Amino acid sequence: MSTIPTATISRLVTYLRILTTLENHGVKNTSSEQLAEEAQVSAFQVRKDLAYFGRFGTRGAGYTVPTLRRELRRILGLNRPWNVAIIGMGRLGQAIADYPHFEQYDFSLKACFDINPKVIGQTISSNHVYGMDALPQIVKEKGIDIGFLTVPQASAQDAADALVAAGIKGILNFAPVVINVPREVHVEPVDFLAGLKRVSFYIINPGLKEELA
Amino acid sequence: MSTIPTATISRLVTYLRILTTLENHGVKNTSSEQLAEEAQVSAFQVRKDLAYFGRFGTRGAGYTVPTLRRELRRILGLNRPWNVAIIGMGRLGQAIADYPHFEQYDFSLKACFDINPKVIGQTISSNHVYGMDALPQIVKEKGIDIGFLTVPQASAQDAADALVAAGIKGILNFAPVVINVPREVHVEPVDFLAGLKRVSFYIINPGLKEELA
DNA sequence: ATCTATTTGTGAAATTTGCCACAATAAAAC
DNA sequence: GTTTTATTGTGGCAAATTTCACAAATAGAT
Repeated sequence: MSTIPTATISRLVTYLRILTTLENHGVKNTSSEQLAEEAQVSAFQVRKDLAYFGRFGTRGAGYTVPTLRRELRRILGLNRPWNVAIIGMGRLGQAIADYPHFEQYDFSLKACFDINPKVIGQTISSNHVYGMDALPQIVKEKGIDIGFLTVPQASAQDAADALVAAGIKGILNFAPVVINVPREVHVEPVDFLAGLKRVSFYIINPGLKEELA
Repeated sequence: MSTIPTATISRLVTYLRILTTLENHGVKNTSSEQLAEEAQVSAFQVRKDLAYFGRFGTRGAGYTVPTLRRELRRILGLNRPWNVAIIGMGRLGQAIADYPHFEQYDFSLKACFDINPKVIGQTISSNHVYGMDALPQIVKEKGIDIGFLTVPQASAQDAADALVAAGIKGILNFAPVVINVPREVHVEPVDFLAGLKRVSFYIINPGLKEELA
């Protein structure tokens, strides 16, 4: 269990989603083959990814959907509630605050923050907007674990510093910039402009996607 | 130049953003060292990434900011206009239609589509909303290259099939599901829920991030 | 014109990641 | 109870990716 590829973690998230869909459709059993097809990876890959964490199947019979789903939720830390806050209540921050599916995933939006005096004190989607100076206290009081960084590029590093100082453990970074944080804080970039530029590259370089089906 | 790692393409996008910021600040010259620091990778990595595409620096002196920026824009295909469409005018699709920075990046929003008869025919952020049956014709007429897939998970595969049939070349997939498309169409996932779940994993497994500074 | 200080570009080594074959084992069939 | 069939779990191998060391080359100083 020395070192687990980050790609494995991404795939586990995909497997979990597939299992949830299967369970919602009343499917009881599955196989590495089926998971592989849905996730568009090889069945070897599925089994290897799972093997990093233990043995979850029965040889000859495959996997039990609810069991494997429960195990994956445990592995990913999704069997507990997470408290999140949004930093930056511009267009994007507001859209995320409106997002209706948080609770279903055991993520609970606990607070919103902004730097603009005109926005501070307002209520957005039934959430009070605090100033950045309130961050340390609110993070502590409400037990906030994860921050959504939705500020403009130019303010992203400052806001990240404030989150770190307030004791946050993870950041979902929507700003199109690489932010610098201590090693114990995990940052996941969510950058659709970067994705768009990668699409551009692969359209003009069609040959660079691996050959053969 | 046989095969280029996908991670290299992601990093090129990052280098380009850094160069743009430097140029906006009037900086004329830079080095692999400086780019590496900003992108949080090694200087070796920067030079190796660039070497896949040619030689852009001067030994002993580093890189000229505007030159390298222009080259990266060319490599990524960003020196030409791209026409995009949004498929699915729910909350997310509307938020993206409102996004003000497209033109600045030479991406031009040309059309919006939805399946809901109540939405079809409306105008959202000065864009007419078409029905999905109009997709093939509008894609052809307006020369749309890239589709933003912002439909619910359950409709994502059908919408992707329609985009492919209409002759689109790339898809930015915001739906939390792996979609299946022919090899010549490139898909980039943009899935913040998946990112959020990865954050969850890394918070409960702090040891799994590489040791030492 | 020569020397020195830099910094790039790149082949090779080291590491990481993915792929595959097959042994292990459980369920089902007979 | 034995055989057959199916499918997992895993050790070893191959491929891809990153790291590194250093030669090549340029600008600037003397």
